[in-house]
Parts: sequence; C-alpha cells; structure tokens
Amino acid sequence: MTLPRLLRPRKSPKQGRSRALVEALLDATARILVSRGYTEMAMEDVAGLAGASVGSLYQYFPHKEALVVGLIERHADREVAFLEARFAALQPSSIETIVEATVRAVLAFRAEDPKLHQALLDAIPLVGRYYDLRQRGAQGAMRLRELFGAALPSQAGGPSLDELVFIVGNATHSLTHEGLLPRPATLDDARLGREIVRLVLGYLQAVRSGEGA
Amino acid sequence: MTLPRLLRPRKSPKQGRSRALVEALLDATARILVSRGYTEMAMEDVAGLAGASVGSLYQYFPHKEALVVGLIERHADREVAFLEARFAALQPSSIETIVEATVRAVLAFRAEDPKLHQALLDAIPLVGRYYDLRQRGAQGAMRLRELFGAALPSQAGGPSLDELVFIVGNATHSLTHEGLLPRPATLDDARLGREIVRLVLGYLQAVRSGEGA
Amino acid sequence: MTLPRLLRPRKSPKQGRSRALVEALLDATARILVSRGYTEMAMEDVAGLAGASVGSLYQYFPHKEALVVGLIERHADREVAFLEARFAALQPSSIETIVEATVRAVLAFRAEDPKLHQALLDAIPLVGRYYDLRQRGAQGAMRLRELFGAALPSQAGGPSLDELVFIVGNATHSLTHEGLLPRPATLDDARLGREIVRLVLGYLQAVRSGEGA
Amino acid sequence: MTLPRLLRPRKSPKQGRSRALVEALLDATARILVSRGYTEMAMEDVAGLAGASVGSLYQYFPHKEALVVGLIERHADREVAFLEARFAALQPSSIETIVEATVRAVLAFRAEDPKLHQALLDAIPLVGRYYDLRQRGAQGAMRLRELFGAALPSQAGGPSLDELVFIVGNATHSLTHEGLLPRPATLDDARLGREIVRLVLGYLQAVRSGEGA
DNA sequence: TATGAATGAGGTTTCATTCAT
DNA sequence: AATGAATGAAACCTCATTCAT
Repeated sequence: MTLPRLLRPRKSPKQGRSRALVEALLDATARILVSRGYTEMAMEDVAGLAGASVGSLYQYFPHKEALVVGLIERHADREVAFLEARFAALQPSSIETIVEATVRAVLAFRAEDPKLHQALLDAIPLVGRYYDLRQRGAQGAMRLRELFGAALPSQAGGPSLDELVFIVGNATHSLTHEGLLPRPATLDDARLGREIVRLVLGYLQAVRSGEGA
Repeated sequence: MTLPRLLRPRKSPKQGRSRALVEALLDATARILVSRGYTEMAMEDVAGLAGASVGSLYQYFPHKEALVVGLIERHADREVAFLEARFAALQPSSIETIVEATVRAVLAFRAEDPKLHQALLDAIPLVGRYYDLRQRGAQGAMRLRELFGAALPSQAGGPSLDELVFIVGNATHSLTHEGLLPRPATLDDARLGREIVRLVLGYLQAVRSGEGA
Repeated sequence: MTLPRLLRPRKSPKQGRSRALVEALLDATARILVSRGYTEMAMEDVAGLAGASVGSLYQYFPHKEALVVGLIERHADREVAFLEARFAALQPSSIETIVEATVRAVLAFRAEDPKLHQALLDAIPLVGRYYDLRQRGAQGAMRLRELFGAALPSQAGGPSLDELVFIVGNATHSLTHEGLLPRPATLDDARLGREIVRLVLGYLQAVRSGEGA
Repeated sequence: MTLPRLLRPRKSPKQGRSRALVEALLDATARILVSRGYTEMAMEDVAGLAGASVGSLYQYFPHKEALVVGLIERHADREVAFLEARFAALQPSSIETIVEATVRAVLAFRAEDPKLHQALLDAIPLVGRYYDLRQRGAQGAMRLRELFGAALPSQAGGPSLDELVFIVGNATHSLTHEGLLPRPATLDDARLGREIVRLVLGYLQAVRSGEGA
C-alpha cells in the first residue's frame, strides 16, 4: 500500500476465459464503486460478485488500485470509441458543427451511466499514484488539437493552439459533469449542450476578433 | 462507517484555548492531508502534529470525516472572506471589471496554497455523506447572481440568470483548478486569467447578441 | 483498573448536601445499570444524570466499581431494613410462620424493582475484586441462623445448622430471582411463594424424620 | 456494541483443520476467561494463546460476544452429553434413584472445572443479547419433564409438572453452583449432594402428601 | 469545593494481500 | 489455474481517570 507497485497484471488476459473474467471483475468493480465508494469496496466482495475468488482477482489485478485503474481505462476506451464513432460521420466540417457534435457526444456518453461516470471521476485522486490522469488527458488534448487545428487559424496575440485546447477542453468537460454549482432544474441536457456550444463558440469568436487581448 | 453519524462536535470551542486547539488541529489536518492524502491520514498523527492527544481531537471532531469537513469549511470561509474583501473595492462597475476582478481573485486565493486547495477538492467525494457541496455551491451561486444580476439585462431566448450563473461559475471554477487536461507550461496565472475572462465575456457577448439561440 | 485500589470514598458524606449528591449518584447508577448494563455505563453519563460533574463523582467514588459496590450495598441495606420490618411483627413464632413470612418478604422486596435487582446480581461478578459477596452473604446467614436456630432442634445424622442455613438460604434466594429455567407463566408470586415454602418445610420435615440419612 | 450484530460466523468450520482451530480458540477463551474475566479478555490474546491470528479468530467468531457464546454452548453440549451418559445406565427407575443420579451427575460435571463453570455463569449476563439462556434452560426443563413425568403422578392442588420442574430444577442448579451464601467448609460434594437430594425428595413428598396446599 | 478539558492506553475490528493446497 | 483460509498491520474510537483552574 505504501510502496508503489507495478500496474501491469501478472498475466495478460489472452484467452477468452481470462478476458471474460477480467470483464466480469471490472463490471463488479463498477457496481460496487457506485454503490459503496472506493473506501468501502472490499476485494473479497468484488471477486464474489464476479463469481471468482480473491486469488483469481489478484491474478489479474495486483492490487486494489489496479482494479480501479483498469475500470477507468476501460471506461475511457469506451468513451473514445463512442466519440470517434460520432466524429466519423461529420468531417470535414465547420468549427460550429465540430463543437456542437463534440458537446452532444460527450453529453450522450455521460448520460449512459452518470453515476459510474461520477464515481470514476471521484476515484481518480485515490489512484493517482498508479493512474496518470494527465497522460490520458494529453491524449484527449491531441485529438482536440487535430479537430481544431484544421478549422482554426492561429491568431496573433491570442492563445496558442495548446492553450485554446486547454481552455475549451476543461470548460466543456467540467460543464458536462457534476461541478461545484448544482445544475438548475431547467437545464436539461439539450439546453445545457446549447449553452456549452455558445460558450465555446463565443470564446472562439472573441479570440478571433482579438477581444480581451 | 456504514451508519451515518452526527457531525456536531461533542463540545463547541468557546474559550480561547479551545479555539486555538481547533485551529491547530485543522492546521495539522491540512498538512497531513496534503502530504499523505485522506486514506493515509491517521487520527493519532493529526493529534500528535497539533500537540494534542487523540482524546482531545475526538472531543472536537467526532470522527475522521468531521475533521476534513471542518477543514473544508474553514477553507471555504476564508475564500469567501478573501473574495469579498476584493469585491468591496469595486462596485458598482461594468461587467467586464467584475468578471476580471472575480477571476483574478479566485486565482490569487488558489495560488496561496494550491496543494491544499487540490487536496480539499479531492477529499470532497470522500466526506460527501457529511458535507453537502451543493449547499455551499448554492451560496456561491447566490453571490454570483447578485453580482451579475445588476449588470446583465436578461435576454429573451437566452439562458436564465440561474443558468448563466451555472455556466459561468462552473467554467471559471474548473479552469482555476486542476482539471482533466494538463495546463500548458506557457499558461501562467496571468495568461490563464486573461483567457478565462475572454471565455466568460465571449459567452456573455454571444448571449447578448443572440448567437446560438 | 488492574491494581486493586481502596474502596473507601475520598470523603465521607457527612454534610447533607454531600449525602444528597451521593444518593443522586447512586440513583443515576441504578438507572443506567438497568438500561445499559455495567459495560456500557459511562462515568460521565452517571455524573450527568445526577446533575454533577465527573470530578464530583470521583470525589465520592474513586472508581467505577466503587459506584456499583455502593449501589449494591445501599440496596442490600434497604433489603435488610425491609425484611427486618416484616420480621419485627411476628416473633416468636412457629417455623412455618417464619419461613412463610421470610419467603413472602423476599418476594415482596424483589417485586419493588425486579430489573434493578437482576442488574445488581449480574454486576456482582464484575466488581468481585472490590465487593465480597461472601461477607454480605455470611451476614444474611447469621440472621437466618438466629431465626432458625431457636425453632429447630439439631438432628443427629442430619445437616448442621450452618449447612441447613446454606441449603435453605440458597434455594430460597435462587427461586426468588431469575434462574436457569424460565418461570412458568402460571406461577405468579403468590403461587411461587407457596411452593418455596413447601420446598423448605418439606426439607425441614425430611431432616427431622431422618429421611435420606 | 450498541447495534445487535449477527452471531453466525462468516464461515462454518467443516474441514478438520478448521474444526481443530475452533476448538483451540474456545480452549484459549476458557483459559483467559477464567484467569482474567470477560472484560479483561483481549481478542488478540485469545488468538495468540490458540496459536492463531486475530484475523483467523474473527473468521470464525465475528465478535467477542460470539466467542463467549460459542464457549458456553460447547460447555452446555458437553454437560448434556455427560448427563445423558449417566442417565443411560439407570432407567427405568424410582424417583429416588433418578434424583440421586441427577444431582450426583451435575455435581460431578461441575467438579471437572469449577472455575470455568463459574466464569461461564458470570459471563452469561454480558452476552445476553446473543445468548438466550432461557432457550437452553427450556431444553433442560424438557428433559427434566421427561424424567419426572413418568415417575410422578400429578397431584390435585399441587404444582403442575412445569412448575415442579421449575422449582426442582432451579433449586438444584443453584445449590450445585456458587450462590449467595458461602458453602460451609464441612459440606463437601458428597454431603452437599445428600442434602440436595433430601431437599428435592422432601419437596416431592410434601407435594404428594398435600402439605402446604 | 467543583468543574470539565485533557489524556492516552488499550480495545475491537477490518481488509488488502499471500500462499499452501 | 483456482481457491479461500490465514495473516497481522493498522485504523478508528472510547472512556476511566487526572488535575489545572
């Protein structure tokens, strides 16, 4: 618990049975993480819910954090796949279309399991030693750069592309998840999406017109 | 841990000595929370660092969560005081001035102890049973409503004041703290502040001009 | 807790105020002992219920056991007084009358607060280091000897007077309190008293007639 | 401690090794209970004396009370087996023989480990939430009913069979254990047994002859 | 004399992790 | 490969008792 250990599983799930077990273990982790939270999640219960023994669990996930990291990564992979599927249908397009599609897609993915989404977000600081959020984040940033880079001419005096991606990416992300302020009841996903789009496009417009420089 | 427990201390710190002890305990909590994180924070160590005994600690904070909640609330109180002190100097003012001052103030407060700020943010989900983030958030929202309400005419077809506060508040908050994407090295607090202001004003401009409606 | 300490209170309750406080403390002890049991009884709660502070409590009872011992002794004193009041009305009398009166009196005293009676009985082993049950018991035995000695001629081949007192005393005591076997619903105090009397007189009869020798 | 917990172990000892461990744990409990008493008995010490770890202890006994209840039940089972073995040799017999055999058997069992016997009796009130003395007692009463029912014709005006069993059972039990009055030095087990038998038979005689009715 | 804040040893219990079978 | 019994460090928390005020 004190000394950082390797994150790689002892055995790579190559065979089908192993793969199925890993999936079951991650499913169990998701269920318990949502219902009880990380601290109250016991390894024995995860194994039990997955129909396996602790021993088997430890064969694939060398410690508790690895389990959560595994779940986060599976979730992130799924999100990427979900988003890419949506993007595939629209390029090349105007920046307006791209932003709109992205925001809608992110909201749609989140809507599939909001509780799990939130639980994973909450768990990230707890597995920080083993999961480098920044690295994953950087991947997302790269993708955004691609999407934006083509559509946006860089602007003298304005933010660099990296900076712009940082601003837009974080603002969007935070607004599509639970944040500090409670969401007004009037703001359903559709309306929320519209406002986020307005926020992003308003920003891009301001950058283009050199306001605030 | 399973049953919700009371959050009220057994005893309220009224005399000066008690008050000093509570402060020392919260200081110790802050130090250890930053250096080790919530899970690794042991009550005995907190008491020891504060020069007190576990027994005394438990006299004022009936359980571990209460200790962290106490720290979060002290921190939030200080933030409010800090911000209000800055606001006091500028009203009534244009919306541009208000936004700029707010963003700078938030960044300045955070800069006083970024590690602690982040540690507290990370701890919030862990004490969620005892600390209602939303309530505190709602208070902040009310303050923002006051500030914005006067300066912003409501716009037909645009977001309500509540919705606007939600968007602006969350976007600002997330960008002034650690988020999903790593902050580019080029983006120091000054530049970051400028971009956030641009984001917010760009949004308000878009709302006013009815774009995206 | 480990080393036996003195049982004498630090201060003898001579003044009226002191005496009243001691009574209040013992009353509180009784209440809490009945409702929660010895282990769950906290000194602070006893003091609080008596309207005093822990400090004052410790002025009169140097430790937890002393409190219970004090209560037991007050209870025993009251029982003696109760019984003696009843005895005063009937001597000299036949053995039948004596036994009958004794059994009825014991049952009557117990009926005044059966819960407390039982709680004190249960607590005796816990304060054994400080309370010598045998000594108190021996006092009771002496009184019985007096009562029986006059009415019963010793019998060659039968039990000595001491042995007889032991048998009769213990049997009576156990039957007037909660024992191993649950009391049948049909057996109210009146019927129970009748059977105990029959048991004792039957025994005395058997002793007299030399049966079982 | 405040909330009633389950009494069932997490795991049932089925294999031989487990069974042996449970026995060792109960033996250790017995030793420490006798030497230190329930309150001073520490779970770690029990485990240590049994050559196991606290963890293993808690695998079979989910809390301290369960450990003591386990011991009490093992002891009671052994007592039943002991008594039944003695009974097997003598029926059908006269009531005199039955009473005599029973009293002697109870005294003989108790003589095997008087200290333990007493310690368990003392512990019963402390685990009352988990151990229903009455239920066990009722079982014993049923056995007595069988034994007596056959040999004793019911008597008009006298006690019912249930009442009779209650009287005889409790009187016998209390006299074969430590009671309120100290046992006279002259009264060894043999003599004590004789007196108890006399007490019981005297009572039965009185019932039969309608005395005290 | 009375108070009640402070102490801190010590207790019970959990649970991540290992490893013999 | 799978199992699950065993481990034991370590955590939280209580409460009898003391003593400065």
